[in-house]
Amino acid sequence: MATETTGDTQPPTIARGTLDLPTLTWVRLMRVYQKLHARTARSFKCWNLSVSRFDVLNHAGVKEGRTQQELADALLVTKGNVVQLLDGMEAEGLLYRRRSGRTNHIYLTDRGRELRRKAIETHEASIAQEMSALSPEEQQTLLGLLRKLDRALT
Amino acid sequence: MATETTGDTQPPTIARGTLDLPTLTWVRLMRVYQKLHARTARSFKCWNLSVSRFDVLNHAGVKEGRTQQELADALLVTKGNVVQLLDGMEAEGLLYRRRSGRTNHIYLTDRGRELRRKAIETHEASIAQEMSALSPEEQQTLLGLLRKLDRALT
DNA sequence: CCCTTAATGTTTAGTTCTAAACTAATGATC
DNA sequence: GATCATTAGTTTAGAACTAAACATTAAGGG
Repeated sequence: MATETTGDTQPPTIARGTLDLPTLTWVRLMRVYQKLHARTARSFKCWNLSVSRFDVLNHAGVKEGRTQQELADALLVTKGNVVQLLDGMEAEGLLYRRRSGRTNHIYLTDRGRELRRKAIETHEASIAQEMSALSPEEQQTLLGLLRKLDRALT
Repeated sequence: MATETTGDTQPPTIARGTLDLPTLTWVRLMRVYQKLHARTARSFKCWNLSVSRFDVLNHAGVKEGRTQQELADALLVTKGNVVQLLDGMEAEGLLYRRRSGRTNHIYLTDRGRELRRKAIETHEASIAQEMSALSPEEQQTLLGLLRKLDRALT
């Protein structure tokens, strides 16, 4: 059983060290995101909180009374996902829904607010730690570029 | 049925427009990642290719004969995930494993190489399009900052 | 008022990923 | 070479997400 089972007639390696600049940037962005996301997930584990749930907790706390659709838009996820997240978090007593017509308004409980406060606090500390490889000026530059890119992506 | 069911005694909104610089950068990075990822996924859909599968195809093609563990490390995913991805892609005839002792070496089929070539081509074009809000100089700066951050994250 | 249209939230099926337990091959030490 | 720890890959259960179909409520136009 040699190579005839698949018929690979090309050279085994295609030299492509020549990715263009936008692609290199994209690849690096993916990697940094994945690493930061994984670290954040680990740091939230002790609160029994996923990154997504933290996002919900945070957004719902910035301005209470938001609807589920507003949350979905802000978090860039589907409304079906928001339903699932809220179901779990409501069951844990972090927040509650208040129906008004066909929309639900989301409010945090005291437990939810307290968890949000503590999670934000430790989260900011760990983010600062992870970003400390860049000087404040560099972080400012990075933020500006990302903001520009974000706005251009509708 | 007023607020007594949950006991929210705090003011309904906590003013926190004052996120610090590292956190602002982190938030923006998340958003840009999510948007780029969603767009990439959409553009790969016509090849019947997920972003993860593309990553496998790409990495396996750069240097053929890699082991599954090497792929997992390079892609920052678990080896269990690699098994699932390879199972599907092997069934579709994009690649094949060759056992050697307790390790598997991964090789692309002709079909896999062809798909990789085409996917990279269209992918680079769409990435260039999405990044076009930044000038080449800005992209270079962004790449440099991300690279620095990536290296600092072990 | 009735009908159509749109918007909100829910459900369901399927995909993608992880963590952890498991199997099997390797290697080190005695 | 027998034993014990390590390493590569597999399996499984469950979490997180999406897309699409569904139900319900609201809004507009005749």
